[in-house]
Amino acid sequence: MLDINLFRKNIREVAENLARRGFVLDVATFERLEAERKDLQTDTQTLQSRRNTLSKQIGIAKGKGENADALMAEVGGLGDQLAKHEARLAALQKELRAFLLTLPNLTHASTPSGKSEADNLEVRRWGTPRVFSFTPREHNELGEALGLIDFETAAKLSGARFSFLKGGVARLHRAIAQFMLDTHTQKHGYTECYTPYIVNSETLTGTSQLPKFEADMFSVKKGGAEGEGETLYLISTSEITLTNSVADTIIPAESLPIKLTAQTPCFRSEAGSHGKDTKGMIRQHQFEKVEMVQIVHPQKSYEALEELTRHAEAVLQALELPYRVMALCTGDIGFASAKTYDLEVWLPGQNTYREISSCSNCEDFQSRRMQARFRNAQGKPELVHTLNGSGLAVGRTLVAVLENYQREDGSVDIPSVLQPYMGGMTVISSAK
RNA sequence: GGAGACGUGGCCGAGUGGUCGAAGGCACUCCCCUGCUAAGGGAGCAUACGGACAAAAACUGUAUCAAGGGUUCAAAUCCCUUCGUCUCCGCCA
Repeated sequence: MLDINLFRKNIREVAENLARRGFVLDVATFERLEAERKDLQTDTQTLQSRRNTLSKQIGIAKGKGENADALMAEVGGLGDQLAKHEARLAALQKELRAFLLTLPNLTHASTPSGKSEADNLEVRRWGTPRVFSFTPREHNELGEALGLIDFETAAKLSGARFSFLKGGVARLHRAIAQFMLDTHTQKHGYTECYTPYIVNSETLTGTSQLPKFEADMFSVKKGGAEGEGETLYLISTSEITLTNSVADTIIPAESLPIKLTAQTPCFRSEAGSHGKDTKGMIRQHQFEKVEMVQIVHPQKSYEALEELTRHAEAVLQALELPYRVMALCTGDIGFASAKTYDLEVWLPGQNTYREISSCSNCEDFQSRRMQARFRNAQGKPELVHTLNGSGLAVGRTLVAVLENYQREDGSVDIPSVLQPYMGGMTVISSAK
């Protein structure tokens, strides 16, 4: 959520920044709501003040045993008017908040301007794509030929966009996740977390999946599908639970930065992406991800973004998977982010780079929604900055390993750093 | 699932209808005192949103005692609902 004071002081600048995203700010609506709010709030508070004063006088009078009828008559007359004002003010403030909640974050000056994915800026590249002596196959072909990725069974159980892994591939999937967690906890200083997979709507509002992106979420009802209970949601990333862990708290300054990581499933309804990546494991309703979250001092967040991105890169480097780093442009960047780097891994089967991690600095956009603060040098509570990044998407990493490490006979070499997690196995073949 | 207790500021904790935004303590900040180091004295110290101001501070108003609703001229205090915590019982991995 954006700071409402920016709107009061500099709405022009806010509108210009949002326009970089292609977002048209409804200035007229804001100004109408704000003007009405201002008058109404002043009037309401004047009435409240009058009532409070009179009520106090009644108390004093009664304490002395004096007659307070005249005072009570006057304050009684305020009641209706006050109730009306208060109700209207509450409605208005709700409307203003709802308006603010639908606005995306301002983008940082260093985020390149652009309209779409095509305008993203390549920042750097690492590794050289392997030269194959045969035509490399896509992971789904490989997995099915090995008999270790079973999309049919997954479809029978659940429908499209799910996968059922077996044997060496299932184990490789687990090994990848474990390797990532160990890397981040042992080398990068993150605290490993195990978090809920089902959360309430307030939590989702904190990280801004709600109210705007409800269609992307899977929801469940407490008390069963027909239950009367509140609607809860399956997390679409552990950014949600990790970041919201500091919601409504004042963090001691010396505890910053807080660095958290977790491996969780991610559930995405993928509404609006029909026909996109329908083959294979690239776009699934359920996938595992190891997430990194940092809660930092506002002056350190851009430093932290570079660090966090390097942490994600370190995993790709250890796995010896070629990749490139893209600075997302204003037209492609996420709703909550001021600046984002995407890591794109080389997929020889598809002969292209594909997103495998997204590292974002959300500045105070989420912390304002969550009321996550720290005590600054002046002793005053101040909003922290929040960052998150995939470190990495486990399913897509599995895809990348399968495609990059495939042999002509369809078996797959296991990257050396993963072998200890595979009980010393060095290759996955159909025999296993 | 059943029975009961509880939810107050950064923390502990008092407060059952009126001068309570809330005693007291701890922590923290500033000042004073003091050679004996978890010593003493004084002052300050919640948050959010408004108002006014060029702006900040000071000032001032409103709201906030888990959340929401109700009763009342007036609610931390009374009533209802929800959430959470604790204890006991039941069930369960």
